[in-house]
Amino acid sequence: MIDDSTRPDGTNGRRPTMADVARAAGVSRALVSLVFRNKPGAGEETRQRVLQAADRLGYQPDTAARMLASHRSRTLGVMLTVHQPFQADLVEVIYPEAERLGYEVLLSATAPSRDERKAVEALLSHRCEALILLGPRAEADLLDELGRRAVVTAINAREEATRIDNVRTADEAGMRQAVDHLVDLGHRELVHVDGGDEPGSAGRREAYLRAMDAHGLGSRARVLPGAHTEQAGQDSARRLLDEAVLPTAVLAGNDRCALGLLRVFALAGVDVPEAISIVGYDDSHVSHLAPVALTTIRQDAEQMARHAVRLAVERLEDASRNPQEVVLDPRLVSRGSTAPPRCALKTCSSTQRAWRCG
Amino acid sequence: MIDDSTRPDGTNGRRPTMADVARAAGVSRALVSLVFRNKPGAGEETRQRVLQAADRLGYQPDTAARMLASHRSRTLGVMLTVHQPFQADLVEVIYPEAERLGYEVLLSATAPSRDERKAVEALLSHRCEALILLGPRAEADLLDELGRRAVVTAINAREEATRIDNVRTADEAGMRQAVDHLVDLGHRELVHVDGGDEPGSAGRREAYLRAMDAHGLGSRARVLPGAHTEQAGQDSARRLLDEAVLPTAVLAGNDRCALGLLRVFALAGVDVPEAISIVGYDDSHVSHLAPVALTTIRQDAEQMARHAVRLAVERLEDASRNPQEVVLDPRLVSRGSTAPPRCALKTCSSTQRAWRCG
DNA sequence: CGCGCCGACTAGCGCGCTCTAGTCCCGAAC
DNA sequence: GTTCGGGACTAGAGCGCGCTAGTCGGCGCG
Repeated sequence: MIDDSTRPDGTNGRRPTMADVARAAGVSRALVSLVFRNKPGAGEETRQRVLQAADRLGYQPDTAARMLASHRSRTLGVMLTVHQPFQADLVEVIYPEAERLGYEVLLSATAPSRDERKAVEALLSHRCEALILLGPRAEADLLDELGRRAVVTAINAREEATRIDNVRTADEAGMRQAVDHLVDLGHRELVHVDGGDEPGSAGRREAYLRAMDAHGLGSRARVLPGAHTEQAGQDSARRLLDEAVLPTAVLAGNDRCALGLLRVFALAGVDVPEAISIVGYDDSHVSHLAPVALTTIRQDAEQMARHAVRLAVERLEDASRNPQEVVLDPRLVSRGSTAPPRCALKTCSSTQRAWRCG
Repeated sequence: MIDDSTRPDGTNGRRPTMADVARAAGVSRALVSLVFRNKPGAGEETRQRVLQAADRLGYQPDTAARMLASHRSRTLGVMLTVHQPFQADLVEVIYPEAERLGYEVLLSATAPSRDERKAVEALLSHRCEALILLGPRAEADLLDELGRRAVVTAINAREEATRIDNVRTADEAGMRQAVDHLVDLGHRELVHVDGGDEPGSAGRREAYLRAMDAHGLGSRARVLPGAHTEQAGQDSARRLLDEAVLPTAVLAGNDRCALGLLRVFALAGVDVPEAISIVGYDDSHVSHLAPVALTTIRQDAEQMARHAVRLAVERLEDASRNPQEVVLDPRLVSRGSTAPPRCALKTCSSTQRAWRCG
């Protein structure tokens, strides 16, 4: 493909191979292999000669051939959704962590035209030894089946399978903290915009209901169907605005959803947090972007990613280890989008006001 | 790694190979190969038998071995930055487009701990035939050198190299449209927060200066050093707020930067667009998130991604084709963040007001 | 001196596939 | 009947490596 037809080293435009390096350094292929794998058995002087020759030729080991011959790829496959900022946070930690343990990372994204199955098959056909799935939506039995074919770790899976490792945040605790925080501030009308069938949202939804119950607010609990997107947040906010009475606080399914809520309320002139409090979930990068800094439940991306890589590698290197679960504690990060409730004057009739502010 | 030691098909826990399928179907390996490559030369009945056997065994061709033997990987390597939403938009188009042309896609992300060289080497060692670089920051000579080793296409490169294909938006035209739009609205004090050394920002900066000149506003042109992040936008906004007089409009280096500006102005009670107009760049997904819908310069992600894949594949399949450049026209999308200038009452002294509103 | 040992190095097989150069058989053409 | 052609299928080399089982030479030791 490139026109280097006359090279002094005999690699006629070909990508140089170990044999070329061996010839140039005056040693055998096996020696070159040793040197490149950093294995003992090569003299220091020879080692240097090999490395220099390789450098001169621009030699680079061929991953495909290496995988084929070694029966190991030392590669972790990561399935992600390109548009989820929280997952981007995770990826940024997975790379160095994998490298530290001597593993490569291959990314495979899901997209509207590319479902999870496709993304996963791509990783497997590239001989990834372990898969790390970020927020997989697949059902438990599918995950289990996958778990039979490879070492699999899921971060925040929608459903928890038993044959794979799971890393997740204790959503019950997180939601509980959020509800406690708002109730402590004096809120009573707390609506939850859930994440539909997205990973984690079922747990958060139930935790919300339980937390409301625990505060004796079970009958006032209300869940609006949503999703983990800005659009869902905007839609929910519009629905709320269409109603006669606004709740005093909204718990969003994730930060992106919270941002959508925030935006529509801002446009409608509903002040956050004066008129309505909003809590997000994730503490992803976007949570700093809101016009009002977002109060949110922080999931520790760094810890989650670290654990996921560790679990995968451990299971790779000790086949007898069973899948396990790591549950991390979330933490409420109180920023500017929550405050004690006040009457939403414009939208409250006086009787309602009496009732609500009573 | 999995305990299927007693399988009836003889693949003792091993991943099944072509030989296993061949044995099960009672044909030769070569035949199985033909069938899986959809090549003529196999009878319809045999073909079905092979496919069934493969299905039964759970056979899946091994990409590594395939690459090794075929000398072709039919794989495009994409280098990206996980945190840039515009790049996520691109990736979502690259996948289906590559698939349509019969190519696979491998993603490799840059991150704080992982520079462009590392990301690219990973792709090359996986035998990617062509690289598509999203917003590479590498300098021209590095890109050219890379262009000698593989077929390379860059989208919005910081510097344009001649040995690689380039796809970019006509930043001159885009910036010109933005400046024209604001000047038409009546603005005279337009500040540009640039993208520092990030891809595309040099062009946008120069285009801004030229456009200001063209309107006879050259002496009022002012560039604030920035970056393509929300943080940079926030910092610049604070700098502007510290000064006695606010400009009437700010052109941000990209949407994320614009979001940062928007946020700080909102917090400071500076109304957008009443007190100050803001224009973004990219029209990425985030541009819909601002409390005020963002006026921005739309880069057509879909077209850019399509062109990039097309160029790469064309050059792969016709080695004589020289690198070329595709420049797409951007389009101003006027939303809510721009309006005719009014006096920023709180921040204008009356004399300044007279001067600025005159 | 002979033996064993160890470090440095090599020969060559095999990983799972592709691909070239075949073989074999059946039917049509002469 | 023979030849030819072509469709269906196979044998076997080789892709670039890793790895096992060696060889070779030097050195310490009895």
